[in-house]
Amino acid sequence: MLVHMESGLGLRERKKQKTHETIIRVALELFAEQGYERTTIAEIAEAAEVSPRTIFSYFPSKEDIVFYDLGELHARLAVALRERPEGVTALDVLREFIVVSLTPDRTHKLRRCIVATDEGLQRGKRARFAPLERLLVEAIAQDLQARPEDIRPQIVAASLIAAFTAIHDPEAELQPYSQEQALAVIDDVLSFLRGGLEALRQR
Amino acid sequence: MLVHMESGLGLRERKKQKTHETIIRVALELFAEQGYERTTIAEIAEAAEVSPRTIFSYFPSKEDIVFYDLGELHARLAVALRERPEGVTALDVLREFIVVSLTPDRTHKLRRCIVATDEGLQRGKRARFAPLERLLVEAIAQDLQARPEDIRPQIVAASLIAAFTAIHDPEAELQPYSQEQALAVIDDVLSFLRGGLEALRQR
DNA sequence: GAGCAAATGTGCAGAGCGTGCAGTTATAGC
DNA sequence: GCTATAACTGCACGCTCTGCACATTTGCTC
Repeated sequence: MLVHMESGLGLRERKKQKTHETIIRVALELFAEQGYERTTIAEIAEAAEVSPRTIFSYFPSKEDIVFYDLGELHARLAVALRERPEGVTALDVLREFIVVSLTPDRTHKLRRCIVATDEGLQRGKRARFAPLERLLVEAIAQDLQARPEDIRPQIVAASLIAAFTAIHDPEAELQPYSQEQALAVIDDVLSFLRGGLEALRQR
Repeated sequence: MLVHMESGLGLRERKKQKTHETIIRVALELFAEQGYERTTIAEIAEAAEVSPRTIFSYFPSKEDIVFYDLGELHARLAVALRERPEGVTALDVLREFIVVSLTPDRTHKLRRCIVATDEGLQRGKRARFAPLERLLVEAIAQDLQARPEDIRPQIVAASLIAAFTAIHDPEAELQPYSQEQALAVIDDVLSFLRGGLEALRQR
């Protein structure tokens, strides 16, 4: 048959993508409607018209349905950090990343509501930021030419993640930060970090 | 019968405490021997000479056996922060707390090894620090007289937790920080934070 | 000490997540 | 069409965790 669709993908691939999206869509809807815990894999499977077993061939776990795109985010950040030109710091890269990530998105809003109502998911989210933080630590360590026992990369990365989290995850969810506010926050944090680093340099 | 033991506790209480300790002890030993995931509740129950069902009346979940003392830590930190005298900052309190927590302890070492070998437990640990971080955020917000939208408490707390974690959880586990090194790290972080806060103040 | 109330331990049944495996169905390429 | 391969499915199972009813133990009073 060879590839003859405008999409450049065969039927098999397209079906797969569609199923993937369907599972995410119906799952998020169900989670939002009746709560994450109270929604079973069986229900999602039925709504998505696949077998329960199939869900687990698309997602390693129920939580992974909710955080379906974090893997990709991680990959993109890794690339952006790895390929940043000479002179561009990890902080610069992250700032740009945050700006881009502020684009509002219906699915992401839905997810935010879901996560906000479930303790376990909040844990999960936190845990899933750890790899991102590790990327940052590494990149910042390069920027600072830090030795392994140097604590600076870790506290800088932690501050950045905290700011990122605060922007995306204000306690009182429903009124997220505006783009402007978020940028102001980011720049505050960057000033803070520069001030802190400067203070350490002068010791 | 009234209380007539030197311990000030009746038989029932003492038995309970003993069972509690036994479960923790045998569980940690089994986890260390054969891995967390590969150890079942049934095995722990057998080794502790109780029924599997009883384990869950002592601990809400398998993970809670590993982190059996974090609840108490949280409570102690909450009290220390709440009752700190005028003029003593949250940072001071935490510094003292970290110093105390550096006391080496066989059980804690064992746990560190267990957690180091299990992905899920590392997530769990991270998640369980969130409440502590929240306590800190609140206390620091007081110290700084921060308004709700002020980001500073969150980044300061995140830095502190990062430092605390780094001290207790160096990537290459087995050679933990010495007391001196740890204190040096803490004081670096405190300098860093003061420098960062100063930088923000001057804007 | 006998006896009663409350706390504690236990067994059982079951829900739910997640996995391994084998069999069926659908697709791709010829 | 035909075959190799990928995807889907059903089934059995192990494990964590819960609810519930029942048995056992303990604390206390008389």
